[in-house]
Amino acid sequence: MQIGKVAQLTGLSKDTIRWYEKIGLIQLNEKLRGENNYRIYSNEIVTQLKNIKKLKSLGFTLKDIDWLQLLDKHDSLQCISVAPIVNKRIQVIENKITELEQLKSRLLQSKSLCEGDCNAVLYHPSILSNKY
Amino acid sequence: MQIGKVAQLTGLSKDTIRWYEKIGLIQLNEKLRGENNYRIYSNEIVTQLKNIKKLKSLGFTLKDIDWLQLLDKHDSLQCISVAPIVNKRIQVIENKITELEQLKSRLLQSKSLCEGDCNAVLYHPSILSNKY
DNA sequence: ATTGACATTGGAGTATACTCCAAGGGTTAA
DNA sequence: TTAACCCTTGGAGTATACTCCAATGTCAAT
Repeated sequence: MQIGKVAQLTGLSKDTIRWYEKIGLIQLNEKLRGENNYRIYSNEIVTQLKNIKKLKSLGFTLKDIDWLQLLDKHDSLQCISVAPIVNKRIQVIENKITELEQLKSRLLQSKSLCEGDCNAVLYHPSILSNKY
Repeated sequence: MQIGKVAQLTGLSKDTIRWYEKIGLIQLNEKLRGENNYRIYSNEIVTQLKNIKKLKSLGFTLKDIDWLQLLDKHDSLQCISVAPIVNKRIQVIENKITELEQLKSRLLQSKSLCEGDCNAVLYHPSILSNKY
């Protein structure tokens, strides 16, 4: 599969995909370049990229994600006390979940306040709407 | 309360707090500057800043957060159909929660694979560990 | 009155994560 | 074989969100 197809399947730009390769977030077998020097992608890489995209939207940095990916190929880990680190990560994730639940309730409440005959619109003249 | 105290209470830097004010993410009553021109902060602002910090860690941009804050002061909203927008936001949040749950299971699984006599350590020579 | 710790501003610099060229080559279909 | 569309690289530029600094002012204690 060529990069264009991967971009289409993942919703990431070609540049982003090449960027992730450059910084080592994904690895392509160099031998797997065709005669024409085009990158060749597997379905696994597509899955991986989709996963990276999700994690990004959850507020993880690429560095975090790189770390998290490691746990998936745990055969490459040497065992000397990952457990505490993983526990910390799990704690972070549980906190995120809790906070999202709270945010959701707040949104549901806001919604209920505006329902009925009142279909609210946003009037929002924030500096953030434009450039700063 | 002065900015130093707020920084201490929220874990944000003074620069960050001033930055948020500059871009309009938080508002300080200009009249509330002391004779000395020092900013004066209320407990409400501290709460707001803590909230902003949480939302950031959940992957929301400052622009998103600005938007979300609007729902809290819904009296400033004019009603003409916010509901669909809020629904979309709720959907996004629910997806995030689902994904975090999945991530958590994966971490728990990784952990269980490394438990017992094997206390894993990380050997991780990634480019991402350093600068690129 | 001096010292040290706090605050102010404006502006420059940085980290992260892309994003967009330009210049070139490969592939497919008319 | 020419067009249209794919890919390559390197390097410059951009958006977001800070972060640091210098020059300066304020305040509280010794």
